[in-house]
Amino acid sequence: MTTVRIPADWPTTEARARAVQDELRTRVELREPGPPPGTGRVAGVDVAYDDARDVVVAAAVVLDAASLAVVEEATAVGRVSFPYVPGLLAFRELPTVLAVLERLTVAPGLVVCDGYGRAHPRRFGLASHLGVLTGLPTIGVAKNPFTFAYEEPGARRGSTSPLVDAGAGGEVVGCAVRTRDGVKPVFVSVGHGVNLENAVAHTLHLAPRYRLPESTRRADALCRRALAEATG
DNA sequence: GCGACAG
DNA sequence: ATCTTGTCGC
Repeated sequence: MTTVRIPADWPTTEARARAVQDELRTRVELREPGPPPGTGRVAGVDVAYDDARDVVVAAAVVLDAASLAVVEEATAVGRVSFPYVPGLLAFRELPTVLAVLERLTVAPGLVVCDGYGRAHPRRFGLASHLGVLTGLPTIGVAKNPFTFAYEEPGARRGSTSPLVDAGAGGEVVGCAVRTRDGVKPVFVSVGHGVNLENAVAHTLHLAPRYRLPESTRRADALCRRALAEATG
């Protein structure tokens, strides 16, 4: 299997990476409604690493949004392009994610990322970054609140509460969303081309039974499986 | 300066 | 992210 090439212009230093974020951030679209939840095709993307062997595998799983049935799956193997630095996750994950999306034969109407979009120190997390680079509508669904604060949502599935940046005058950057009764919420933020209200609606539609969206669960399982095979 | 910090 | 078994509960 061929290994993905890291783009020649990919930033090497943290300072340059932050500058790229500040530059691309102006192209993010936050107010568009995006595709109606429950319609069309939705892709979940995720990445697994073996830092010791310098191997990274990305997976993309396309679901029919109405039935949540799998339409297509793809994987791509690459080399680690950047260390994990809070706030710069996109530079570690996106080269391989972009490659795996190019391998899909059906175009998704929405991409669900494992991480943040607008909920980011510079309001440009990996979901927003992926949206700007591909032009695809994207949302971010993360498992942790990062540096942000939130009030505990109601205990029932469907309850939400704002995710706020206390250090920025309490600016709302996303939403804590309870996808299962009594279970820790997930943290949703706008990526690109989908407003927050619809990002939350997509998340709830995609997670009818488990805490995480089916798109994320399937992509996570696939990239782990593929990493095990690629590694041995 | 120190600690916290998506994955 | 990743290292890792059994175990409590619906």
